[in-house]
Amino acid sequence: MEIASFNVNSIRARLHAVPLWLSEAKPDIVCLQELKTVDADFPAELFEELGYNIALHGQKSYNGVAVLSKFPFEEINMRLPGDDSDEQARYLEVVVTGKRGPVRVSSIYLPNGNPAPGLKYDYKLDWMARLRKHARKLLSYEEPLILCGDYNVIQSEHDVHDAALWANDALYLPQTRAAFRALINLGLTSAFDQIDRRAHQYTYWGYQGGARPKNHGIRIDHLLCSGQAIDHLKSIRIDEHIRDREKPSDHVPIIGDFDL
DNA sequence: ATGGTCGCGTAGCGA
Repeated sequence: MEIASFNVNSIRARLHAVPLWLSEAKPDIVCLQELKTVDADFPAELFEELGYNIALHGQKSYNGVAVLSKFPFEEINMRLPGDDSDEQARYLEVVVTGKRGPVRVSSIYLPNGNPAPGLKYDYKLDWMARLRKHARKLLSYEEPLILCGDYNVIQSEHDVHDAALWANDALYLPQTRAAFRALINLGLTSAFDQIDRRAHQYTYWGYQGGARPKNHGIRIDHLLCSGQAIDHLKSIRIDEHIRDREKPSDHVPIIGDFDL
């Protein structure tokens, strides 16, 4: 079972790029982030034609997450618990049945948090605390769990071209990285980090200043796995090449292959 | 260097 995470930066702006990549990579499950559209304007037929079931939590202009799956959904949860007043569509959790039984997969668009300090950074840290609490509950099920998404966290200096340029950014502040480690320390393993120990393997290059040709990227997209999932990880890759195509997202997909 | 990212939605914010 191949499971991918892809922040598309507007699904309507990616009507060519996303189906093209899907037709090549053929992942079984794809977690999408930053749809930037309401459900009614989501191009569902495009993905149904490629054989995917769709779980969708859209939002006007900002945010929006989805899961495309070749397996039928046994369960769909649209919200991250912990704040009923939170209107932002940043979390979508599904359960499918693999060959060994249930597999739980979440699509996560963690808040950016800039500028920091400020209300947006407070929201980011609060959201991370809520995610940690929810992940602790999901881990108690002792089943394959894969939390996919754009975490908007640069874990270390090895995940950025020049860490000094990010020193005061919400993606790299010590408090941000501590909150991410606290999530990992519940017992999650980053699929990429388990297999590929090379530094400077990026998943995002901004549109400005020739960041892609200069390889000034950051690695902020991850598949975080429970023990029951990581024990069945076969391989993982970043499809970096599609960043160089026509009208690309600023992120590229990360795809893990699990024997599940 | 006179410009220099995109996307949404049509000004200015978010990333």
